[in-house]
Amino acid sequence: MDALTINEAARTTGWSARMLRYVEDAGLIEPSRSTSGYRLYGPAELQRLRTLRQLLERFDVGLTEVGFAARLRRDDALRAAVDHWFAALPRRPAGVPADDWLRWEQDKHQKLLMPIKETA
Amino acid sequence: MDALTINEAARTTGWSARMLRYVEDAGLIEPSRSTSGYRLYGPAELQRLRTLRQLLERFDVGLTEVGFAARLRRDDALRAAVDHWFAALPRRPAGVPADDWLRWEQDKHQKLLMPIKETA
DNA sequence: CCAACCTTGACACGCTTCTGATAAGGTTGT
DNA sequence: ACAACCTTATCAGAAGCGTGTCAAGGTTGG
Repeated sequence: MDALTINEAARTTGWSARMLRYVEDAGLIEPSRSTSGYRLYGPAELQRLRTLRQLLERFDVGLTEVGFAARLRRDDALRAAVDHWFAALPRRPAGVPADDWLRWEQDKHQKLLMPIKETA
Repeated sequence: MDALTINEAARTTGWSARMLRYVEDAGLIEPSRSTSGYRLYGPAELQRLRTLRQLLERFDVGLTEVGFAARLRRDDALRAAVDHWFAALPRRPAGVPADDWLRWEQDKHQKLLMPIKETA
């Protein structure tokens, strides 16, 4: 027995079958499929399901938030934009006069945000 | 005029005053306060508010999700746990026999998840 | 002192997330 | 062939997000 079907996986991970499909929709854990379309959960998937539960419970986060973290890893433009937004601390670098600060910051963000680069 | 009150800030950023308080609750932009408690938005905050709007719209993300990104930056334990969860790809490292894989992974996660370290 | 602002707290409403349940139909093993 | 499983799709309800609005009260500047 090397891979479990959805209800078996549900029993051994503490999720419900319904939620396993939902977790899959959220893009977090996508089990392989048998030729007839049955989901097949291997040891790695099972383990990830268990630790995902711990993660959600311990830190009180939702699937959407972990899904967002996943998106941050896949979408370079998004990650760059978010990184940049956080990097722009409310403190202007020495050498930039106050009057120019706003325009300077705006240009910087504009450059990053404008290109509508579709990240497949 | 170096800092704006909440309604002035709302007018120049496109947010509503209500939403500025909400954004603050989400832990994203915390303006300084006057001695009597009025919120004071300086140029940097105003700029961050504007770019935050662009970020949300361009990538269709919610405040909670950016709030989660903020939390990821502040809470070391959370970030480590999330990083670790994503790093555990469904592929076992060479040299670990299949039978030990589950336990190995479990221990690894357990170590990371167990310590209830309060991150102020 | 009075208008015009600010504060926090709360109610409300529409939309999404999370979760279970149920239905209609395909697969599997004995 | 039949029970027991799987699939997708849908309804439904509790909880949370995003937003406006209102209430009761403090601050500010003529």
